[in-house]
Amino acid sequence: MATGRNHRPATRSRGIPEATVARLPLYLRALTALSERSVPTVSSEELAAAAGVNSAKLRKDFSYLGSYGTRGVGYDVEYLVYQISRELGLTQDWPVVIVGIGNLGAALANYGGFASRGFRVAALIDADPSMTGKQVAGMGVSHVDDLEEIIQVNGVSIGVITTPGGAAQQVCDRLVAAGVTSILNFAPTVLTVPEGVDVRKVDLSIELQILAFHEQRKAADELAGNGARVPTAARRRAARADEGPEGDIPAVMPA
Amino acid sequence: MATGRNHRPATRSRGIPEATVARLPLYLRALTALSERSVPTVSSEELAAAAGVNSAKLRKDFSYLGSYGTRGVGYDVEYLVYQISRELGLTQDWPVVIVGIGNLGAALANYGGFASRGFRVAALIDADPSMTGKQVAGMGVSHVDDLEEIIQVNGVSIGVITTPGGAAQQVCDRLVAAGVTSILNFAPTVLTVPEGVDVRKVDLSIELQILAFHEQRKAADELAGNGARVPTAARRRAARADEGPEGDIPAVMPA
DNA sequence: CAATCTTTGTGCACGCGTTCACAAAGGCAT
DNA sequence: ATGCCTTTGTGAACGCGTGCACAAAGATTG
Repeated sequence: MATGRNHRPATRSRGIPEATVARLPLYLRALTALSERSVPTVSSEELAAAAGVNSAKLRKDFSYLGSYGTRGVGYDVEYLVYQISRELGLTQDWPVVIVGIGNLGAALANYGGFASRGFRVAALIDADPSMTGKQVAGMGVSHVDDLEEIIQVNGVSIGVITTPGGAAQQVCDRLVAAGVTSILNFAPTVLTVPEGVDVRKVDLSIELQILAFHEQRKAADELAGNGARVPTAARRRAARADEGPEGDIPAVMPA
Repeated sequence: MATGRNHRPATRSRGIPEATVARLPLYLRALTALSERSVPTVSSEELAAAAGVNSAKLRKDFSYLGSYGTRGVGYDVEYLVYQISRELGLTQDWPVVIVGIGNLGAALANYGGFASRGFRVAALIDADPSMTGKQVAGMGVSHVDDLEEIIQVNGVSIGVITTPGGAAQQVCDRLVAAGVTSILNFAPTVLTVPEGVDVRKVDLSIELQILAFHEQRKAADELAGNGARVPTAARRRAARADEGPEGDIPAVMPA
């Protein structure tokens, strides 16, 4: 390698698949752990195992960032940590606001992993006047009336919504109007946002329902005689669930 | 969709695509809202709008469940609520345990949406002896020593892990050994589980990093002169970020 | 310097998921 | 009953993501 950096950006920053972007934080976490153990280099096979993915996938993912590996050796851990951090935008500081300081909002405010990597809680905001000024995670709670000013003064572009579902869209609209262009939504609501604003949602109840679906399927399989796969609590449930997924009558029939 | 292991022959779940399963809870939520407003029928177009998806996708999703619509009219709301609930396994009760009663675990225990739909918190478990017996969300905290017994007595097949990252795999192993076959993981760790166990992960820091990536890209676009799309805080950030994504020197160079 | 060994980077094929577009089906008015 | 109008259900095309398998590249050894 003659020069360490002679790649043209034309093909690069535009072409990273979304699926790859979603895995970069995973790689970064594994690499950080290696870095803390002062491991100098790592092969795609090892790193893939640590991140829980296929090694070919990992190599292809890295290939979108550039050719940062050395054949016959592997990847330089420190260098890769830096490259991925830079690609993810973690070399700069991202102030975020959390709106809705209930149980969940307070828990997130206290969450250490928040500040660890480029993210900084700029403000906690709540609509309840009795919350205003209270200390949560060593920080005063602001009233939602000041939302716009807080966003603008701090240059916040990422907002976290932990309000009840009913208030989420309203809060979202205000955040967006004030200049926020990325939203992490914990409220059980489908948010509507203008073009150019990114929303990611975290929904406990959806996750549980997906698990329940698979759990039910497993239980049905057990009942069907495909027993002895894993000694499970599901088997107990299966025995208890008399109505199979196909065996009962709808409570309500269509007209 | 996240198992810790490479091989994933699963996903042939009785013919319903995984992507569809993941959307069913969304439809169910929208339908429940309609049901509460006593709306008798709904078209795929309306429901799709409420759920934030494409109407053709919604119709195809429903087609995997059967032909529950009426051409020229739409879908019977109550009937569909029942069918989806049944498909997701929500007509039965799912006891869950939450392991790790810190800020997040306590917040989840208090979360109303938990019990709302088929899920019931059977126990709160923590490793800290000083937590044992304390009341959280109107429920006593159990010690982790009793984990296996709690799982078995209550027939728990779904576990929620809200421990620190370091303890997650250990807790996971014990849950699985005791019979749990579905795990919702909030700890920032890649869990390794045996075949037949489902893991879904919720990772705040990963979500934020993905948002940061897109945010950085937007800021770069703004700098490049594609201004005037949305009046954003990102523009302020873009102006402030002197080093563009291509313009600085790595802190660490490879050997 | 040449041979060997390790590991990357990627061409290729395959399968899943999404979307379009439309025929079939049912309701409704006349 | 007949024709019109609405909406479903789905065939087909397309694009994305994944994983295999291998050639190229560099390190290493004698």
